[in-house]
Amino acid sequence: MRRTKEQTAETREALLDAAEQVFFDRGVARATLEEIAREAGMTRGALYWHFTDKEALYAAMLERVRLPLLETELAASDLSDPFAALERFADKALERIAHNEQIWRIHVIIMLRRERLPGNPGMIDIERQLRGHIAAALGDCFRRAKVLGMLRESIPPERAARGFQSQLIGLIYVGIQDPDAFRLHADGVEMIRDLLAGYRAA
Amino acid sequence: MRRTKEQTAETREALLDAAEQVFFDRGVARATLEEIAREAGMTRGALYWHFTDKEALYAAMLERVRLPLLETELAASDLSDPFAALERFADKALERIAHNEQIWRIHVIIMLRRERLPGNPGMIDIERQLRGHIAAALGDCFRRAKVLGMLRESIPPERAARGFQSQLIGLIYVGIQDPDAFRLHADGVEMIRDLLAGYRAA
DNA sequence: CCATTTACATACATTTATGTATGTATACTA
DNA sequence: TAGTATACATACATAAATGTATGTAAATGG
Repeated sequence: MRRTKEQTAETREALLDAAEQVFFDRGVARATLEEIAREAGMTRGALYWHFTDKEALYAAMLERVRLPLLETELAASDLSDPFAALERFADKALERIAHNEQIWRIHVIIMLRRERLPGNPGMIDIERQLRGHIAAALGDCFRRAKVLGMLRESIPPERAARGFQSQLIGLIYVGIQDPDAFRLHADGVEMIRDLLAGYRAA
Repeated sequence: MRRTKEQTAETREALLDAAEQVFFDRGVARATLEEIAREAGMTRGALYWHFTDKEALYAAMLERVRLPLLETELAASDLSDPFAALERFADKALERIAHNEQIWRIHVIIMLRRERLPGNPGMIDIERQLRGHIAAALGDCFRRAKVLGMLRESIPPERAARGFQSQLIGLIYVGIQDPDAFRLHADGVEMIRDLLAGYRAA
């Protein structure tokens, strides 16, 4: 039963959707390829055709959302008001995670449903890569703020960047782990604002 | 080869030590009871004697450090300067994680080597329990600060508590994931200070 | 000092996921 | 339009971990 190219692509997407669902429900380690295939209405044969093994499937699943995630970037162009840019960045990131079902699930999988092991060679550590990328952009932003005299004198821009990023990651971590603790988007933005207010030069 | 009661206790500790090591090295999911037993110089027979299964072993491993972790509490007695108390709290917590090998490993296991699944019944969610406990204490502390007029008017104490805790957790998360990014203890305390400085009333 | 547990080791049965090999209908291509 | 590669399904072989059942030497209690 050979399918058309279009149908093949649909099958692949269905498998990735299924993987997302099963990884979310059962965790990556406990998820079996049989479950994922059935969830997609396929057999393991289809899975092994499209992906070499579970790791490859996982990587492909992340790859599918890597670009959308990267969209949430600091508008490098807007350098006139770094603090406003930072606030918008945090706002967009939190809003995406809180209100986009897929992005939410992916973050849950990454943070809570997956064991991260040191140095899994061959497999791109997408999360760390992304984090480093953002860290660099944040550093630029705070250095710019310093140049503009907007950053409090006692705080080196690198530390501000790390602090900002840690706060954001902590918010996401707690918000994902304890969704009832606070409203990730609405309250999260306020906390970021509190932090930035403290970073601002008087 | 029956052992004396003392030797039995030593065996149990050795098994927990081994579990800690193997969970840390290989992750909880990939760790096999055979590996753990061998690491302790025992066989699976000993493991199944002391613990019913891997979950129970994991729970016992955490239970062993639960009290030491709880020691790091807010000195409820010292209410004269809440901000100083908060700073000391963060300092002690970060210092412990950064410099106590066992505490560090346990945190790595909890945060990076373990899949947390929703509602695993029967198993105490020690992490969440601990977090809630601390959250309450932090809330008290910031409310006290507000009473004393030390908290910036625009920030509700509950939000300050959440923000503080999220920042701390984010620091630990990033510090554990990226040990080379910054010095968890030394730099972390500075970032907490930056945050608290912003929370302080002018 | 003897009977009974205890604290394991050993052996075995079962399950379960994985990877691969093979079969096959059909879309594509020359 | 005939041949070939594709996109799977099916069947099988293997491995690995788990749980349990059984064996046993020695510590403990009376």
